[in-house]
Amino acid sequence: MSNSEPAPWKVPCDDCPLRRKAVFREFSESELEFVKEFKAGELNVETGTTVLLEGTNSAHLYTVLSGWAFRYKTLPDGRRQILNFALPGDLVGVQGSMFDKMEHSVEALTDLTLCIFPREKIWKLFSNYPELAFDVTWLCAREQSILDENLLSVGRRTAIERTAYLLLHLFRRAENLGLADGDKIQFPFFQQHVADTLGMSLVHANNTLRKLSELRVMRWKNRIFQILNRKRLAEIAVYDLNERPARPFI
Amino acid sequence: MSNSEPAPWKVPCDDCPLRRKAVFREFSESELEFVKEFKAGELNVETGTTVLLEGTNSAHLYTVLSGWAFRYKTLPDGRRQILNFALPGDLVGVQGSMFDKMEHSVEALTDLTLCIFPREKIWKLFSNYPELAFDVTWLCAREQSILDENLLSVGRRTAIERTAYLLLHLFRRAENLGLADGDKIQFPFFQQHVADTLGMSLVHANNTLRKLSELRVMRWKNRIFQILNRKRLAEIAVYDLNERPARPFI
DNA sequence: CGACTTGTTGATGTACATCAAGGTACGTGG
DNA sequence: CCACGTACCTTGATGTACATCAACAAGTCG
Repeated sequence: MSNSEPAPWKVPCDDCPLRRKAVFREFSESELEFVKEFKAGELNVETGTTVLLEGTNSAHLYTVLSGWAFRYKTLPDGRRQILNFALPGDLVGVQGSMFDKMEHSVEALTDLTLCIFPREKIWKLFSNYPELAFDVTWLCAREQSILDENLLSVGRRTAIERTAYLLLHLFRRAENLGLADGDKIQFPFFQQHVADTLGMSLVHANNTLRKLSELRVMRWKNRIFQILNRKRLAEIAVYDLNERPARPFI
Repeated sequence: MSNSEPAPWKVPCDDCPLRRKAVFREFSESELEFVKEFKAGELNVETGTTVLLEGTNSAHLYTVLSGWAFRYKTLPDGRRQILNFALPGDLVGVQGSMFDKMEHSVEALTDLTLCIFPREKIWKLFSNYPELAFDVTWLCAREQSILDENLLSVGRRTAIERTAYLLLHLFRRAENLGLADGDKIQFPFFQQHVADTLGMSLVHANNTLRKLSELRVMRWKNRIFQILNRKRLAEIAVYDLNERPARPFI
């Protein structure tokens, strides 16, 4: 199933593509040295690969270097709930390095490059690099606040509100990372993923997306998503556009 | 609104009631010393008080010493989603000490005693007490895994499944803290809270609870909740009773 | 070229929300 | 002690937002 290959070489941290992004904070020299040592290698997986599996115990903690993934849980009869998406700069597998087993799975939405941090070095990070430890905690708190919003959506927003919210949320996250091209972006997921994120059926997700198209607030065709009226989309989503665009990591 | 009074005295950490519980880990002498210094005092609030308010920025981080509270978000038109409950040993306000403003509110379900940790000392905790920093992160990851389950419930479980899940989940958390009396416990919340946690209407929550009573898996009358058939309740909830009962904090 | 994946649409049923009315328990002031 | 208000629970009637089932269309790929 897992079609992973060991990378023939690894990007030196000095040249990490993430460091060039404006949204990430600067590292000190010594932090950079440590991160280099901390990094055990890279993992390249292709679209559809299950990177982490619920119920297993994971040997590593990862940072997404490039590509999209999603975290999800399933019930025994197959019902699936997508919990959140992971974009470049996001940590994946924190739970696995704190608990004895994973309580969710992670699947690649695109070809994915992950930076591998061995879990046994986590302790060294906490004891020697408090700023990095703080960053880990900070990212954990940010994940939590995204989950809070998602729970509010699924529990209390109507179908059209939550769909608008999700699209806007994902667009903004990607936009912050420089992945958008003006008001357009390539979304690597399908309507089924939207349905499974928002707790609704595929058919209903399809109808709701059509409504948003008919309102001329967005277009989504052949994987290209375009925002036509961001303000109106935010109103439909009951979403405050002034909210902090959370600072991502490394 | 906030009917808080400064405590006339504060529990010395050596005698902290939480330390006597079996589920919490042992502190080293030096950790204990630091925690004593870290603690700025206690906050006593009565039932119904809003401890933290969405949109404001909180000066402190709290640990629940005794009582129950809940975290929630609201939409402008008043729809409310309860995100999670806080019991003794849980941290409250971590987000507030990492971001510039709170993204959720917290309300007391009972009279509540909170231990106050000034947010400016957070940094000192990370730089000098890596084990405590690790504990904070651990708690954050645990909160996340509870939210994950909750999102799965609201998104993909049926009304009766999620209701059974919630009751069982809360019973087990309280039981781990020694708050249960055999198969009975006093729940400090109402049907409206169940509805707002599970993303359903009060009327439907009421019907669903009645169904669970009729199935003779539980009783809930006058605030006293009793599990009659835990195994059956877990089956209805699609819940694995063997799951790790998460180790709480201090 | 068929086989497969993704999107689209209509018909039908049901799980849920909303509205409305009452019931029970408990407290408070006269 | 009773009359009254308030908080919480309960039940029925009605409507709707959703799921499920089913079929087909359009694009992609070996």
